[in-house]
Order: sequence, then structure tokens, then C-alpha cells
Amino acid sequence: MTTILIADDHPLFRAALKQAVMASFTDANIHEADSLSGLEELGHKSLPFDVILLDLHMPGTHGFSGLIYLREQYRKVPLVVISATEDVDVIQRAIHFGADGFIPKSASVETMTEAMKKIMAGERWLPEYARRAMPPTLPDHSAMSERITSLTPQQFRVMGMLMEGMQNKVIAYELDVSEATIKAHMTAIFRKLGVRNRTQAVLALKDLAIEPPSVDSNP
Amino acid sequence: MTTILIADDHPLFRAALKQAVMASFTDANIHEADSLSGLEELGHKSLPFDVILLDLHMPGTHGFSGLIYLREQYRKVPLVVISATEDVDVIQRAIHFGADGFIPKSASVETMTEAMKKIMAGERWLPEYARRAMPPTLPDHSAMSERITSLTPQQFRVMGMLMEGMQNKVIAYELDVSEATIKAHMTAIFRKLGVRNRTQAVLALKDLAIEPPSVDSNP
DNA sequence: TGCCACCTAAGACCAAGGTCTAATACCGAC
DNA sequence: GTCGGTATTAGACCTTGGTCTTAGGTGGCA
Repeated sequence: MTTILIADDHPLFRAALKQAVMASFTDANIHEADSLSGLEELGHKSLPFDVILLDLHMPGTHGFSGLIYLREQYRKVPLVVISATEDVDVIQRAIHFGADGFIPKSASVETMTEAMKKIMAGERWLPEYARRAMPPTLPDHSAMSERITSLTPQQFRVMGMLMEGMQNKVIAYELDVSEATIKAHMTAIFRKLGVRNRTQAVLALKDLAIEPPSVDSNP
Repeated sequence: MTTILIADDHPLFRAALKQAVMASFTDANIHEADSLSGLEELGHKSLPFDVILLDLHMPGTHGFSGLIYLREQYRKVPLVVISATEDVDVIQRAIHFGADGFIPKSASVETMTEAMKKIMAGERWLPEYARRAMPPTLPDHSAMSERITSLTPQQFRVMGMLMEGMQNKVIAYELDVSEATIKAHMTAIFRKLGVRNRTQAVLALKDLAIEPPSVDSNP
């Protein structure tokens, strides 16, 4: 039996993806998550996933940080990034940060099935156009990746809220702990990231953002 | 006589560009600047530029903020962005933020001349490949653009140093003013940007960054 | 069983950030 | 010449951020 994790915040697409997967893997045991925290909750109950399908834009991922972090949590599990974007640069970076494959949401069911089978067999799979544009990069972990993977789960969560511009007091309230605890986490985060305060942390982490296109204003 | 401003931090390229310009505009009166602050210094002495050639990556520009800011300072002056990138998305955003044209550094002298003449005549000029990919966007100022243009010159300078992760005390030292002054500027900046503290300011401004590609680590 | 990593927290303490008021000065515009 | 915007600063005041020390609780693991 195949155990599959679908992590996507779009319920409709999650359902569609589930259908597509079950068409090919009739005996599949499918788990779903609509956020990183939701994912962590069920992660402990049923660890042995055979493949993880991750939406890059899921809440809590904060650019590529979520991918980097998940990659570390599930070192051995094939990890496929699913995304609405078809930007070659984004695909390239997803692979760089440890994804075993990249499937655009526009792909056909057949393509998705083929991709997943290849990836579960240990191969890498990319859309054809991205494969052509892909330089033969070797596995290479940036300094920032290593720093992010060294964060504990709670520290990662706090980091995410920091990246939302939230104040310590607010974060403490949201996580239902004391402000002293948040401060302790912050100090630890700064040390691990090699920065001196939250402003510098934001600057360092923002380089892992996915989005360059901020052309549109509010319409 | 044609008065031209070349704003580029690369001396060699600046010289080359100067040569190219003089070949076509023999009577040109050319001013140079290697940074935004340098540009502002000579801006007051000789305002009536006929065209401004701006390197996107010049020190002090901080992504597209510098373009947005310059565009406001010289409303009527044709503004051409010169850049080493040929990324269509960057070109698109440069135009979106008010540039009248975009010339890649790889362009030939003839192409540059043609482009400048077109732009000084009031037309828009883009590389052919970008023109094809360019959707017919109408002039549209994002909320953030307007906010940045409302900054005073000194506030813009302080904002830039904030984006470097510098502390108030350090900024005060660099600008040779008191920390109280910097704090006053910060308060004004936060108000204008519609944020509550420096962390949120960084987050808001980082969306105007040029650079998505942070794939490489330190080798 | 003991060790270790993690999460939590309090208290003390200091640094940094941020607001407000009030004041002086320069400069360009009308 | 006056008015308004900008730049500057001081001082008082308060909030937020950040470090250090110490310490209790949990859960995994050998």
C-alpha cells in the first residue's frame, strides 16, 4: 500500500489531486493537510509517507523556507512540489532546495501520474520545458538553508510569525505562551540565523521569497 | 544642446556609455553620477536634463524604490533604465514603475542611440523580445509607489539604511546627525508607509526588490 | 534509568525603538 | 516678506526588544 501526503491549502484542488492519485494508486492511503502546522500535527501519527506532495504557496511555508524545513524533517521521503507557477526560475530553486520533482498544477492527470511514479522510483521529474532550461546543478546547500533546518519546529513557527511582522506579544498570544518564551525563541532564532535582531532576520529570510512579481496594485 | 545624466556605478560602463552617447549627440552636455546621493548633489545645480539613464543596480536604489523615487523627482524628464538583466519581468516592472524605456547593457551602440532618440521624442522603447511579452498595461501606480514618492530625500536615505539592517545609532553616525533625528525620521517614514515599526517597513519594502535569484550559495 | 533536546517560564536588567512636544533654522514659493 | 515644508535637535516618557540566569516539565532514546 502506498501512503501519500497531500499538502495544499486549496480544498478543491486537493480533492481533484486526490481523485487523480487514487485513479492510479487504487490502494493509496492518502493524508491531507492544508497548512504546515496541520501537516506537523498528523506527521507524528503516520510518519512513513511514500511521497509528499507540497504546494509551495501553502500557509506557513514562507517562501522556500517551508520546503527547506520539510525536506529536513522527512529526509528520505520523496518530496514533490506542486505549484500554479510555471516559472522556470521558481522550479529551479525548488529543486535546488531539495525537491525531488516539480509538477505544475496545469499538468494533465496522466502527466501527474507519470511524474509521481518516476519520483517514487527515485528519479527526478520536471516539466519538459524546465528540464531543457535546467543547468546541471549538483546538490548544494546554501548557508541559509542549513540555518533554517537547524531550527526546532516551534522556532520555525515563531520565525514564520516574525515574517508576518508580528510583535512578540502578539505571537505569544497566538501561540498561547508567555512573551518570555517568545523572547527566548527569538534569541535562539537569531543565533541560528547568524543575525543580531529581528530586522536583520527578516532581511536574511526575505531572500528566500518566491514572489518577485508584485507588479499589480490593488485593483 | 542636449543635457544628459548617466547614473551608473560601474565606471567602465559609464565611460563606454558616454562615448556611445557622444557619437550620436555631439553637442551633448553629459553629467555623471555613481550613486543616488551623488545624483542628488548635482541635481540641484543643473536641473534641466533632457534624459536620464539610470542603472537599476546602482548603490542606494534599493530595488525599484530608487526608480520610483527618481521618477517622482524628475516628473517630466524621460527616464531610461539601463541594466545588465534581460529578464522580461524586471523590464515589465521597470516600465510599470515609471520608466520610459529599458535598454539592456548588451545592446549595440546603434540600438542604444535609436532607443534614446525614440524616448527623447516621447515614445517608449523596449527590447524587441520584451515588447512582445509586454501586456498592454496602462500607467498604474501601486499604493507602495505613492508612499515611497511621499518620502523626503533625507527620509529616503534613512529608509535605505534601514533596509541594510542598520540600527538607529549606526545610521545617525553615518549621516552625522543625532539619534533623535533618526528616530524622528523613522516615525515619519513609518507613517508614510503605513506600517507600525521597522520590521514591517522592511517587509513592505522588500516586495519591491529586484532580485529573486538567490540560488547560489557561497562557493 | 539517565541523558538529552525541546518547550516553557520568571525575574532582572539593559538596549533599542518609538512618540510627543517644542524649538530653531533654512529655503523656495507666492 | 511671509508662509509652508523640510531638517534638525533635546528631553521626557513609555514600549518593545533582547540577553542571561535559572529552572521545571515532557518525551524520546539508549
